[in-house]
Amino acid sequence: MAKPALHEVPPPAPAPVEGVRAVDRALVLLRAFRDDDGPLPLTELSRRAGLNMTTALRLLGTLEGHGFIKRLPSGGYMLGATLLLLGDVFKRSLRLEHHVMPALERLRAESRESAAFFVREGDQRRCVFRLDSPQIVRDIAHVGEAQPLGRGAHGRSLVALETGTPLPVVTRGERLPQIAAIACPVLNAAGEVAGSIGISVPLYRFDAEIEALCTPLVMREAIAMTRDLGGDPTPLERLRR
Amino acid sequence: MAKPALHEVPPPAPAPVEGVRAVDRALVLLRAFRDDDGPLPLTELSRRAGLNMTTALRLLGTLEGHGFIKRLPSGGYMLGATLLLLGDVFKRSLRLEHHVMPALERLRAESRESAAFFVREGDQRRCVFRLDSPQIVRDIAHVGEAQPLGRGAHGRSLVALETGTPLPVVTRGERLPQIAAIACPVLNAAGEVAGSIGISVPLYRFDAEIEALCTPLVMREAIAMTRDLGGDPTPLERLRR
DNA sequence: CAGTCACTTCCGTCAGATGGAAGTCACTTG
DNA sequence: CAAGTGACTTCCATCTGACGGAAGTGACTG
Repeated sequence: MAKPALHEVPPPAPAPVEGVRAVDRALVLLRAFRDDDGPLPLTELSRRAGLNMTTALRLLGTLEGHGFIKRLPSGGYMLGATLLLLGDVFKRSLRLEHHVMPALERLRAESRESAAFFVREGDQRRCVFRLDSPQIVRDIAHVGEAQPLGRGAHGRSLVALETGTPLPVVTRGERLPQIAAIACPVLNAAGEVAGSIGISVPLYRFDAEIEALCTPLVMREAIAMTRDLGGDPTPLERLRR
Repeated sequence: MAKPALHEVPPPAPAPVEGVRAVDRALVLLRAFRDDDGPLPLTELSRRAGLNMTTALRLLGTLEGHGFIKRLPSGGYMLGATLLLLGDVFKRSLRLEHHVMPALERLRAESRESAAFFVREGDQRRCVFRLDSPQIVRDIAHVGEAQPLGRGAHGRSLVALETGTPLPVVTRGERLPQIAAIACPVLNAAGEVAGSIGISVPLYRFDAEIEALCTPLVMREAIAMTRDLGGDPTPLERLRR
């Protein structure tokens, strides 16, 4: 007899990870929370994590004890505030926030478009800081998301020094069909690529005028942040288009 | 022979929690990361968590597999990017961000002081959103931190409807000796207190002028956000000082 | 070159994680 | 209103897999 499959979300890949089983399962439970789904009932959570309800209940109890999970009086489970705290500790451990946020604020204020900062992570890149455009039509992206290297403006920008790509990198609908973006790497005191800063614009309003406005803004902030971090912006100047 | 006690941080309360042991210990390992200490070596981590090194190593391996821990090539462990992701999912699950951040931006821009938003959590309150003052001298506070109810401007503001405290709440050096703050609750569509919004100012520059400037700003944003959330601001107006 | 320290691997033992079964409670259906 | 359903919880006997001591590796120091 076929399974009913009443719920929309399919049993999302029980995680290919190995290790201490109980911990493994607890982490799968945490990662079962996606996007902005509200409180989840035990049944749904154990289904998503592929766990026996008894086991899920026990693990959730432990997670709750540390504030990783919040149990609502009305029933249902949500992520807990400890994650807010640790997410913030993580950000601060990058020791970039102090330089990045003011730069993103300037970019957004002067361009009226969304500004973001990515760091490289192995063969991926991850959005670590982001400010949304003040305009009503804007692209949607979330802090913490990982994306491929080499594709998209930030993806190219993070490897621009290796590939000799002219800076700033400008893409139109490359990774996402309806988005254009401008990005430039930022160097640290060791001359390494600390990250990539840039602006993204819905493609329909990315004309010559907005490009002419944003290109120097992105370069300016990349060079300024490189200096702030004690780095030498010469390699960026050298690749300037 | 007395232990050398080479490290500054004392074995920080091995956590009074109970539950599935392996999970319990893994979570203690995560919470062993404090503030902005950089990469921690295995020895230090197992010491802080009160774990056998073998056990800590095994648990860290599992945590790494899910991106909760990042192991640096140069040795040492850091928090991982999954925490960034889940911290953000947590924020979005409150379904407040969209209304809170623009309000905080207006408050900061018009007052040139730090703005923050707190939510109630049982008999505590927690800072969920915050924007730092653009000025050089400012108070330091971190998103995610929990503080007592009933003390401090936000602590009083969150219970103002129960206690009949005039709004906005203004405190000078109440919870922190060198900080003044102004706060007002925000109501949701159910008439419940959704949180508290406000401004904090170093006490030395909190004079009559800045108070006269900030008080109406805080009230204006609390009332506007209450309306945004579909709530009725009448109870706030009624308590207006 | 011996000594120390940080980290890792191995493996026998047994604490404790697991999940089936049964109980509770709130709703729905006939 | 009784029987049925489904979400959640408790209990407990079984046996898996987490644990940590011991030994190994490799880098650095005096």
